[in-house]
Amino acid sequence: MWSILYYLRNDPEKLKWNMRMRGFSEAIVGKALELDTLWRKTLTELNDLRRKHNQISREIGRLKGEAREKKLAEAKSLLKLIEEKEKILRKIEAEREEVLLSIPNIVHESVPQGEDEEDNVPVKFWGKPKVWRRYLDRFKEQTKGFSVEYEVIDWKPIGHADMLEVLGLGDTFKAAQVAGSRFFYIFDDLVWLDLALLLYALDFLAQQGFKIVMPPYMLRRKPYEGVTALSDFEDAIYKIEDEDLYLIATSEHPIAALHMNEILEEKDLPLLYAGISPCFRKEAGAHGKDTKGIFRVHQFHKVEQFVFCRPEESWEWHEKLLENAEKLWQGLGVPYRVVNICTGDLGVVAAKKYDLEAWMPAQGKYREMVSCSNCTDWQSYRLKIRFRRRKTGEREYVHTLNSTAIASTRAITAILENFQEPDGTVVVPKVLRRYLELFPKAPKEVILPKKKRK
RNA sequence: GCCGGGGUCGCCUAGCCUGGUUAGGGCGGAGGGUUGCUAACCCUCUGGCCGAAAGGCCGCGUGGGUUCAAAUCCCACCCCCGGCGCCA
Repeated sequence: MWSILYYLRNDPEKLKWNMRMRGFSEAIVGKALELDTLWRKTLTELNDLRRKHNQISREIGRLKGEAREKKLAEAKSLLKLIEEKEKILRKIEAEREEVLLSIPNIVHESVPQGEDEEDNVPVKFWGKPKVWRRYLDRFKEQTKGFSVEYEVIDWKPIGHADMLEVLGLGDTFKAAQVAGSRFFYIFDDLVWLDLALLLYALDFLAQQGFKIVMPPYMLRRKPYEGVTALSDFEDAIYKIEDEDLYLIATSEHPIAALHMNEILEEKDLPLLYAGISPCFRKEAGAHGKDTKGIFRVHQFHKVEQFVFCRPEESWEWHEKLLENAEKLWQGLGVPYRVVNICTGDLGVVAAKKYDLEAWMPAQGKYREMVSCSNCTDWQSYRLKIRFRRRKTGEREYVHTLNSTAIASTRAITAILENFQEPDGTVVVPKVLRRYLELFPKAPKEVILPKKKRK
């Protein structure tokens, strides 16, 4: 049974607690309960009328003459009642569905309560960040409560946006003219770097037992509604004109939809997928934020982890996906922290979410690189993805989880800032070199600034 | 895009022409029986919803329509297969 409906009928207090935790009004729970009760009552009444009609209808097949005419009239009058009742039921059903689907996922007990990203709770730090002397205070503030080793530097690293200029390998101005702001051209070494990052992540995940997948880059509305909140639609998703098609914001979405309307076998779980795709995002709610460079853009590449598993295993998988992401970022050598996203910043789909945030020396801040969510049965209910219990034959909703492995442009910004030398040279992370070896023109050790190249 | 064939319970398949008892069968799965063990065999169960249960309702790609009654007839859409056209 879908967890939200289960709690609504068996423990509505839990749902009210959830609404309070998330800072929403709990009135909707009462409304849902009321509608569900009314729906069940009305359904019973309708079924009763239908039963009578079915009985008469069956008799008619056996009758002749006057008796038949009489029953025909009876059936017809019954039909009117049924139609009326159906109309009422449909209305209630639509309201009930709307209310039920608007209930956010039930947060895990370990999720901190809070209003916005300020209240996210760091749980782990890794690596030895390079901290510019004048950012020391900021750094201490962000690492409060943890003892994090760091290296003080006396020169100010150049921000990722300006690095595109220094290297001469990106043009966001021309892109803005031809496509709009938040688009970019990148060239040569940065293109190789983008590809190498993706291959690195895919290679790693394939070895971890993930099936690698290139999904459709567009989805119909129906599957899209199953994987995301309607409110996100307007802010994030591009629509194709005059077609029922939407550009994907992440491969999470087509992968979640891959098993739509299916009943999986318990023995086939978990299903592990590593998706690679471009991602298209409107970023409508982000006016003024990160307007320069390639940190927040309308289009980028991403390798994504996605898991369908049994409900009792999903919390283990949540930790495992985070661990995979951490290994990838440790491999790159980028210092990061992991934060436990608070209730106010969680979004309605996830029950719990970790972000992996890379230290950005030029900004003096940790910035999001990876987002790792357990969506429990919130997506699978909407997409009707179930599995059959081997022992009992019962059908239950699977749990779905997703986590970034590497998003190319963000990873590039982290590399440009963290592996920058005082002269503007960028050292290529060692783990990427094997993916660059293949190409004679690709960078191997370093990416040189424009003025140092011939 | 056009023409033809098709979509049935987890999978395969019958039913559709000619509307009307319970959508039948096989496979796979669960439980039980028989058995020295295994195999084989036999029996029961194996879509969703409402209901404490008895039971009832719904369900044959999706949505409409005709009819007292639709898997079955009609319309639209989606998808799959074959042919033609177009195409990186």
